[in-house]
Amino acid sequence: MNFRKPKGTKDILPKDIHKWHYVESVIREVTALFNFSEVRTPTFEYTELFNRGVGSETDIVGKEMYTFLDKSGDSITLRPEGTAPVMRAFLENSMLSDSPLHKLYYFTNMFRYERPQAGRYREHTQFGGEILGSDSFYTDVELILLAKEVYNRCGISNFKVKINSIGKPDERSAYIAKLKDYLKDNLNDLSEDSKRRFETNALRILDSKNPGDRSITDSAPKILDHLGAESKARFDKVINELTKLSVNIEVDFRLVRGLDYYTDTTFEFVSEDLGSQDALGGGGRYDGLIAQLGGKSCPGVGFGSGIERILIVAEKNGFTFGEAAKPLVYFISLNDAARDKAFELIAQLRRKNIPCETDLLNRSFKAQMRDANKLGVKYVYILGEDEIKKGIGQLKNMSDSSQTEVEFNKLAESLA
RNA sequence: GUGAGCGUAGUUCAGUUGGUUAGAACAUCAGAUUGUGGCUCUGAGGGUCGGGGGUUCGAAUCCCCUCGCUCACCCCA
Repeated sequence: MNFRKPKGTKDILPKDIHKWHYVESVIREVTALFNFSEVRTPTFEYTELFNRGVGSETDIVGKEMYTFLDKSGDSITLRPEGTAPVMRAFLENSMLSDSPLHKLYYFTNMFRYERPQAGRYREHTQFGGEILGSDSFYTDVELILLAKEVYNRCGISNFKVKINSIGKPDERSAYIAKLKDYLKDNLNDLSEDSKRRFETNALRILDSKNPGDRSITDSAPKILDHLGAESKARFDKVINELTKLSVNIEVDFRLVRGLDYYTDTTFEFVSEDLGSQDALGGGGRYDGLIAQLGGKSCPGVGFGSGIERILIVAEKNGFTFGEAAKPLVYFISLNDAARDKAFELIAQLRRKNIPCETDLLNRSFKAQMRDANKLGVKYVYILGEDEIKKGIGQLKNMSDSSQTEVEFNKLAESLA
């Protein structure tokens, strides 16, 4: 065993691929129901896009990006997240001049250099949605409903939506000042990580998992009490609407999220069936991002959701993802002439969309039967010396073992 | 980047206080008299015991180093 896959990557093998197909088809179905259009952007972008769009102080940009110089010396980065590339495409293609509102989704792989653990990979897959052009609170709600519908159709109902508002930038910086003022007195009792965060990003101290940090922040000032009237009213509308629609929400003052571009609403879908990385997906508003990337001011909201994590939770729930595709008929040939005829008949059936298989290893009758049984085909069509002579094959039903003679040219209709 | 746990056939695991050719189950393949699957029975193939070094007459077993995997921190999907 000389070659190994790179750390944090995975092979998706044939026995599991139907699960991926299933989830992907659910996503295509649900996004169509919500009238979202797919956008596909390059696997890599110029590094500067993420520095500017995601924020150079974030962990994603600061230490998790796959960045390299290409042969011309340009700095290239494998996309670590979905929103910045979509915004870039949105601006570069002047989409706003086609229409004042865009509802976009993506389904693609992401790359982050991290230590792998349960539900966390260096290459993972996300689907995400973005609504651009409207600051209506209904857009926040619509995205949450979109994700919820996808989860539900994948057999996942045991999750909750943590939700919070981090307000407008000026409200947030005023709040951070108050928070730091409160934490100043407890600075020595905070964890090392949080002491560092106190300088770099004090808001992040709120979502520390350290029990000591949490007991200190339990009684810290809450951002929801420091929002302006407009932000507060907006947040209340989102909460009311979600409650009215029976979404299982939980207001969580600790939910600040790690990306710099968020404003107002932030949310996260969490499941107890995941390990320590308990988020199925997350997102929020980013009303300032487009302007920050050089466009004219345009409101936006988006979320991303991990496909691998959907799969983990769905499987823990015993969800079956439908059935793996399998052939309807297995052709068994007992000599070379039969084999030749089988190939001809198979070609005809496949043209009529009937999935067929046959033995390609020149195996014995018994071995071919075993193979057919293992594949789980419904029928076996047996061709031997007599059958070739008469133009009639033996069609055997594998579930009840009944067997009837079917002429070569009647085979397609008896399988229909 | 930090910490902990674990590495024996394809898979899940046994392997006695260090002692001969390292085992089982499942999986794979092949047989069980004429051209018929599942169940059963029989047999076969498959292992640098993660790798390297050391201790010893002798190491899967003890020691050191190293690599890999897993989980957790960090962070996030």
